Amino acid sequence: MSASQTARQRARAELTREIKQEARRQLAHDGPQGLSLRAVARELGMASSAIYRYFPSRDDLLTALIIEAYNSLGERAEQAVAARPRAGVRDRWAACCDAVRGWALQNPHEYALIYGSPVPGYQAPQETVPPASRVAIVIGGLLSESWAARGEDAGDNPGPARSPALPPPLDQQAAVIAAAIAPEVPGPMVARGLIAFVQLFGMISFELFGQFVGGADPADSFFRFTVGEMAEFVGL
Amino acid sequence: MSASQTARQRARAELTREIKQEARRQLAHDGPQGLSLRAVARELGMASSAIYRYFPSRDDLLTALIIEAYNSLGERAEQAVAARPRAGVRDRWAACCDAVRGWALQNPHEYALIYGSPVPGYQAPQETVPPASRVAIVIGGLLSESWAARGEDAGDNPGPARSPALPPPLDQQAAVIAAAIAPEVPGPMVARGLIAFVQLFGMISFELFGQFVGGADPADSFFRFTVGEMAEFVGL
DNA sequence: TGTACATCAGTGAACGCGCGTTCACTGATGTAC
DNA sequence: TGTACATCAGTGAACGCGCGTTCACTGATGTAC
Repeated sequence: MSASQTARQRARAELTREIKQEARRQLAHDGPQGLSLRAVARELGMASSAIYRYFPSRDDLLTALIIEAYNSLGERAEQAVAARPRAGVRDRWAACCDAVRGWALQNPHEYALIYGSPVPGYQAPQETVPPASRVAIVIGGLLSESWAARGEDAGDNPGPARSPALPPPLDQQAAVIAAAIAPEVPGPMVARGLIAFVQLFGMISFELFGQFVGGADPADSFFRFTVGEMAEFVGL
Repeated sequence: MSASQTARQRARAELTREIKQEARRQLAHDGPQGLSLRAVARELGMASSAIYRYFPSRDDLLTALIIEAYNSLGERAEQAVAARPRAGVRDRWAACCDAVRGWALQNPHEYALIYGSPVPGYQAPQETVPPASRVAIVIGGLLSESWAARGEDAGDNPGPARSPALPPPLDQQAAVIAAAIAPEVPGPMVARGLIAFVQLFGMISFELFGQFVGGADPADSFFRFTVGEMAEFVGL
């Protein structure tokens, strides 16, 4: 039964994949706004109306691409950290940053889709939230681990101790973030972790969107340097 | 003669302004990709072909908008700093950051136009470079001033001294940047200044593009905190 | 100050193209007995 | 194992809309004498 079901279902799964793949190709040429169901259908050799058997509208296809992009990126970050269980927190932080940047350089248009300008008229549904959180969760885990291991090398890492207590409402926001992804970690360290997080994506956006041209381009060296500086800044 | 010339010329200048203004309005609804000469003409009550007397193509109109956006932002940053000649460097750094963010919040679509995803198929011409550099020049000036005044409060600002020498090719890139906008300032401080610069725009992009939602949103408090942390980090 | 000519703004029709979505339909695949 | 029926993938035409750009043109504004 499950095998015979699969005859049709497998064809459906396959075509769904092909549609998304072709859509990703179009993203690269025309951006999210240029994503066209008709063009996808044309490229796949089917009637434009047939796409509607797979995605009820253009926006649903866009949502599927966004979720896939977040998951693909999140998975890369998770694997980069998980692959180095014996490495220190700083090394895993660096590996995570490299993984995120590597993914972005390999998939610049999907990066732009999720971290670039919002698509006019498109509202991301709630289902995108969990995939979108995966990288933050990875980094939160590193913060937690680093905090839990404090004292062992406290001399090297005065880190967050330099920061005064957070002003409201940032203190509350940091507490909420900590509760979600880095329990036990004190507010100032969470806030600095958020700064490092913003720095990571800020750098990648600058690099991909061409703001470094004539300055820190190629950006490899600056990226590596900054990742190290941020590790120290956060107190990892 | 110059007054009679102006009769026609003034009309031309006026309409040019109106076209750009209407184009900016459209940017807000449909993004750069949705910018349509026909729609601009329609809204202005003129034939679509008439626009071509003012802008030879859609991309030229886009270029004009980009240059205006960079100039508008750059001017705001310059004024924020110039308006506080007696303030300390840190206060002027903060004023500059506030000005940039304030402009971005007031002009989110123009911000996205210059710091968001690149417009597919559009290549920014060289004329956009000088306007695009204005904020960096302001910040470079603050670095220079701070460095020149070193020693006076050196106790508070170990700053860049903590950083080791820069690895190549970052050392060279930093030297080029320093030569352009912050002469005399040593490489590590330039690199940290660049980090702060990236942080500033990274934060604003996160805020405007919705990445803070559910975390540090509203972002005022986090922004203020980060601007202070960055001042210390750079050693201002 | 007045006239003849050149410049330029703006028109409206046309070219050739694109899009998302709906709908009635054909024909193949899957299911229940 | 075979038949009757339901499900579903895919078609092709249509609706109503949009776009950038070109071109021959009219008529007003500006200039040189």
